Amino acid sequence: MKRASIKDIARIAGVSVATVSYVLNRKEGQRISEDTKKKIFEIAETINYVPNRIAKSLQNNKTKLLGLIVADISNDFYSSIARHLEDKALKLGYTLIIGSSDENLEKFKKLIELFSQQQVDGMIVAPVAGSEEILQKLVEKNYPLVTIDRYLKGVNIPGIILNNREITENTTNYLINKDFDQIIYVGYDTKLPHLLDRQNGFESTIAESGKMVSTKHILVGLENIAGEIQSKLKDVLGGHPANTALFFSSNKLAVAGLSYLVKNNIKVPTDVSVVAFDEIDAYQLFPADITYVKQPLEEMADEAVKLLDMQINQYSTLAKKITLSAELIIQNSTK
Amino acid sequence: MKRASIKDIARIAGVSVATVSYVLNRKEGQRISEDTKKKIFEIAETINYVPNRIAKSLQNNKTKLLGLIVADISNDFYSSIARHLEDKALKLGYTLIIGSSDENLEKFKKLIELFSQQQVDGMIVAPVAGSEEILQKLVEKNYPLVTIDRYLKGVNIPGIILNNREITENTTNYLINKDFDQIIYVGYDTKLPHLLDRQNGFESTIAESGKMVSTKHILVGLENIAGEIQSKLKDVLGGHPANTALFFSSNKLAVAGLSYLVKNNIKVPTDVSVVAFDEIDAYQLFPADITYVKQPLEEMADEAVKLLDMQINQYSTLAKKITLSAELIIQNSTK
DNA sequence: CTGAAAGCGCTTACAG
DNA sequence: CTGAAAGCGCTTACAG
Repeated sequence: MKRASIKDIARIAGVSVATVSYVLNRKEGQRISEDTKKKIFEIAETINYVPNRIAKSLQNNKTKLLGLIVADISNDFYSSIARHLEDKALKLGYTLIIGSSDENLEKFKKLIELFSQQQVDGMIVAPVAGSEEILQKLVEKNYPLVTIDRYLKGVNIPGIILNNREITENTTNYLINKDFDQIIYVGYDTKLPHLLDRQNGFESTIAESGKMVSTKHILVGLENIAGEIQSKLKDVLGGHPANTALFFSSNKLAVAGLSYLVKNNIKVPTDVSVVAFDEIDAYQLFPADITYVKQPLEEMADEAVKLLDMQINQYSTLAKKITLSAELIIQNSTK
Repeated sequence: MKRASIKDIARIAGVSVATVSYVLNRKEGQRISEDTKKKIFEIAETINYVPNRIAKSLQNNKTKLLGLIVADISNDFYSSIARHLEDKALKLGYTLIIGSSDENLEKFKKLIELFSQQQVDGMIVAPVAGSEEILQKLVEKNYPLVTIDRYLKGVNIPGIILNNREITENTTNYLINKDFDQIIYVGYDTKLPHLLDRQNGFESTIAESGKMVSTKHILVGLENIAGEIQSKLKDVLGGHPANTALFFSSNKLAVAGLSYLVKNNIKVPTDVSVVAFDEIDAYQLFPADITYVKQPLEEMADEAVKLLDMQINQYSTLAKKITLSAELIIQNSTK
């Protein structure tokens, strides 16, 4: 498995390694005879030469590697955005190296450390709770970094942010206007600001509406989403209360909740109305067409890679934040 | 963003870089005074030293990077296996670099080239149609390589293979024993051997059974899975033929087909029976509990990484193939 | 038009 | 117990 090197080409061609390097990199500065060029390209071809990017990286301090840390790559939302990131990155010549944090600060730190050792040119991360300090340190060292999906309080890190609060307000207003007697917000028991924005958007909109609507919260941990949601929905929907709407604030929550509904033969929107976050394949298998909040995944990926690339190439050194807008796709899952 | 190097530590500590290197790598061969050791560790800590793996890689020709090429990382099946691969790889100190081929040979080749330049220690690939030659070449160069999900004919490449034929036979027999009047196999119009194994397993089992059962095939391309399946299911199920079973040979096909059923109010298993491939979240949102073929994802990932690691460390140089067994999980989607 | 040489940040036999 | 030096595969200013 000994790979051909520039040295081998030089030896066979009877020229110096410098010359080979110039030819292979198509540098225009130094003009090299067409004969030599042709010979070098031919030899490279026949001995199957593949440049060693590691050596180049050591030289110019660029690996063309981008680190991506998400909570879990097997989560639909993250694998979808990873796919878009992959495409956008590739266009700029980067490849993606991935890691899943499982919302665990230690794992998150380990991945940062690992990627840092691998000399990635920059990182795109969905930061976990408590990662303020470690990320702040990176930013202070001018390490190219962009957050996605989430953001952190008290630190200034470049990132792509969804208008969580606004879209939740819009969605809540949409529900309020339908005069439900009861609206139930299904969320996480969490400290992550972007999720609290969703929750606050819901609460403040209800409060400000002045409408007489009863609200409840179902907040679950990460351990046993399906189990918790099912038992809590059972409590809440047990007496088949008329005119209730459920607001699922993430796709995972929606899958757990909708699964409960369908398996217990609770009809949407006849028995209960539903809105959910994110666009996932699974919704297609549900009897009703779910009204959902659509995040602009492709745009998020595009902006994230651009923002990172700008930092890497120092077009900009600002800790810029870009806010993108989600869209409420109205279908037939509410009365 | 200038990172601290071993040289900086050496300068501050007043020792040579060699000494620093020995200490940081905890080499036992050369005994170094506890004082020096302590000093070096302290300095490394305070100046926030992170070893440059690139430099190390150039030296020992190992990057601890593994390339993963799948058809599409946003596909549930691949993102799930990617997650398991990530975990298994991490345990052996590897990180994963990912790419999606979109079943496109040119993209596949480009990814192989890219990963090769990045000097990955090995690759785990779901090979696309027509990639025999390029993979064979890699194997001949003793490039550590493992195929997953699929395999190729006429070449000898180490890989993890599912017992596609056998599990399809079992599943078909399960359906045959239920005395359906009609069984419809929903598959791809493809040349990929593992998918043809599924199809052949279905056909030969029907033929050998001697039962009077009418069979049909719905074979779709990759362009417009949902559209094709829906229009073909409409043809086939239009007259509400009694006693029909559908066999979806992949999760994507199942999602498209089940979506059609649920949206058109065709009841499972009352109106039509269903079995499907793979275990995905989406099935939870379908009114019936789908009977499905469960692939041993974790085991597949485990074996793939092990097999690759063995090649990388030359414990073995054989083009080994490992066949794993899927399991038919019987639920209530068939009569 | 082409080559000798230094250097990127490490490791490691060898010498002392 | 510690250091000088060569080398991994490239790039690039400099010299000729």
